[in-house]
Amino acid sequence: MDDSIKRQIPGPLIPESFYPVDRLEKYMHLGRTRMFPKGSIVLSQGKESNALMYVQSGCLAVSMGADDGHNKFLFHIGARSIGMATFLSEYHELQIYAVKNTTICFFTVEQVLEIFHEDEQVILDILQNILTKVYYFMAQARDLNFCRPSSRVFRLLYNLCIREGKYTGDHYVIHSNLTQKAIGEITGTHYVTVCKLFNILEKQGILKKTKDKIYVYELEKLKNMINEVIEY
DNA sequence: TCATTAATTTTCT
DNA sequence: AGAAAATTAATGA
Repeated sequence: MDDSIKRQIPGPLIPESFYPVDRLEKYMHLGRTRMFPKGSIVLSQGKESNALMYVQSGCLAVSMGADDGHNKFLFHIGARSIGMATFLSEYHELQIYAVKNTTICFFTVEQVLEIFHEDEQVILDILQNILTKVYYFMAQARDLNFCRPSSRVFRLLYNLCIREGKYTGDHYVIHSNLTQKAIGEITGTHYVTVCKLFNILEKQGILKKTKDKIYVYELEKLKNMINEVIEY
C-alpha cells in the first residue's frame, strides 16, 4: 500500500496553532508578561483591549458571544502563537479564556511598532498568522454554506487522516485527542449528531475512535461517505 | 436531515 | 468521588 491516494490539504484543519510567531520570543522583555491559571478569563466580552498577545506557553480559547446567550467557539491560541482582539476599534464581542495554565506576553501598540522597526520579519510573520486565520474562516464559511453537517464531520476526519494518519500495514492511525464535543464545535454540528455519525462509521467498520487515537480502516469508504446522505 | 432537550451511562482525573 | 464526555431516546423544525 502506498500513499498515492494522499493529497495535501493546505492550511490548518483544526483551528489551533495557527502560524507561529516565535520571533516575538526575543522581544518579551519589552512587553508585560502575565500568568493566567487554567479556566481564568483573559478578556471578557466587550472589554477594551489594544494589546497584542503572545502566548509563550499554555493555550487560550477564543469565542464569540451571541444575542441569545450562545457562545460560538472560534479557535485556540496555542504556544508561540498570537492573538489580537481590537487593535483598531474599542468594541468587540470576543471572549478569551485560558484552557490551560498560560503565560501571555502583552505588547502595546507602541511596543509592537518598536519591534517592527527593529525586526521587519516579525511584520510578515504576524501577517502570515492573520492570513492563515482568515483563510481558515473563509473555508469555514464556504463549508457552512454548501455542505451538510455530516459532510463537514466526515471531511474533517478524512483530511485529518490524509494529513497526519500513519499507515500501519492495513489501516491508518491518527494521533488526536479531539473529543466529540470539540469536533462538533469545529465543524458547526451538534455533539449528539457527531456521536451518531461516529456510531455509523464504527458499525460499518470504516473507522473507530478512542480517547487519543482514531483508527481508519477504510479510507476510500470514508471519502465516499462525505457525499452520501446519512440516515440517522 | 439535523438540532435540541433530557435522562443515563461511561470515562477521565 | 465528582466532572466531563459519550450515548440513547424522544420531539420538533
